[in-house]
Amino acid sequence: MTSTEPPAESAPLRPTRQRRAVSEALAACDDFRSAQEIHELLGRRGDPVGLATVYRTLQRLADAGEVDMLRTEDGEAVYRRCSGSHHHHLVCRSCGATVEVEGPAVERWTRAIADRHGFADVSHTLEIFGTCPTCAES
Amino acid sequence: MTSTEPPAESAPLRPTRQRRAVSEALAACDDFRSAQEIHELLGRRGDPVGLATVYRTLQRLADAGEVDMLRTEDGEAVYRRCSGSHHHHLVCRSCGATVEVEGPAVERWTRAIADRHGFADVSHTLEIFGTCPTCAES
DNA sequence: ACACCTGGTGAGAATGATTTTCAAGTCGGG
DNA sequence: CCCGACTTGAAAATCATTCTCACCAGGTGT
Ligand SMILES: [Mn+2]
Ligand SMILES: [Mn+2]
Ligand SMILES: [Zn+2]
Ligand SMILES: [Zn+2]
Repeated sequence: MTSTEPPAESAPLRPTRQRRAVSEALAACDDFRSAQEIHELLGRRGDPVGLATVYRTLQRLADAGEVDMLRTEDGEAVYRRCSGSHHHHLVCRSCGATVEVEGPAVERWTRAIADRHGFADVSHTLEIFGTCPTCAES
Repeated sequence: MTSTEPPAESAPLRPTRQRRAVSEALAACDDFRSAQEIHELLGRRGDPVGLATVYRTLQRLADAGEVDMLRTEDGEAVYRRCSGSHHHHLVCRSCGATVEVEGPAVERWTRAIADRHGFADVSHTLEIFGTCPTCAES
């Protein structure tokens, strides 16, 4: 090859039973779920998908921006189908209930801070954890 | 025991060579380091400390608020000696260079959001990742 | 200095999440 | 159909972090 490279052709992505299954499982729940949970859930409902495939699919969906991924306080990655626009989450530490929140001011602030220090290719993580009103009444 | 409990006596914490070593190693570098890195570093300079001990010590320091802990984008926990007041970080994804940043407005905002949704016992994580000016000039 | 109790250590095994392997299965265009 | 490119998934491999547990050391009372 000399220079015949199509600008990073993003493979069309085939529609398979597995990918559909993961997407649907995700669409079905409202809060963050780990790859393991999705895998087990699918298995239980007789639509088994290999664990490796669940991980692969979840990651692609995340890269494609179709789902949000965040790490719980103990480092486990969890995914959730979310609205398209950029936002963050208020998550209940005990039941996982999630509220999407937006903060234009915060976005501006992080960008400003990064600029001020000459950092490029910036990204940020911002999550709020707490105990939801339901779980509060012990 | 009936009610003779001194409000959770926090054990005095013994000053051992190991604990000192970890603290010093941490004091010596300016950016975030993982437990593994600290462990290897100490080993290389002939002041070996068991990996398990490094993990234990780092966690205690973090609990005691003496060091900050955050998770890199791929989920690894890294520690750094920091100033006492609450703040966040602007971290270089490639070299680890760190800048401490404060944002009173952000703190207020997260508290307000949590209140609005009735969440209690709230905490938050906020980190900014990017490529520092030095690493930028590839 | 001495015995003793308790916290601290660390080598190695155990966990657990995520990744890699790679042989076998599936898709879709020609 | 037919082939090559994309997918799968069971099992093995990675890797960070935790646990076990026999052994060691700091602090305390004598
Ligand atoms: Mn944001
Ligand atoms: Mn803060
Ligand atoms: Zn809850
Ligand atoms: Zn850098």
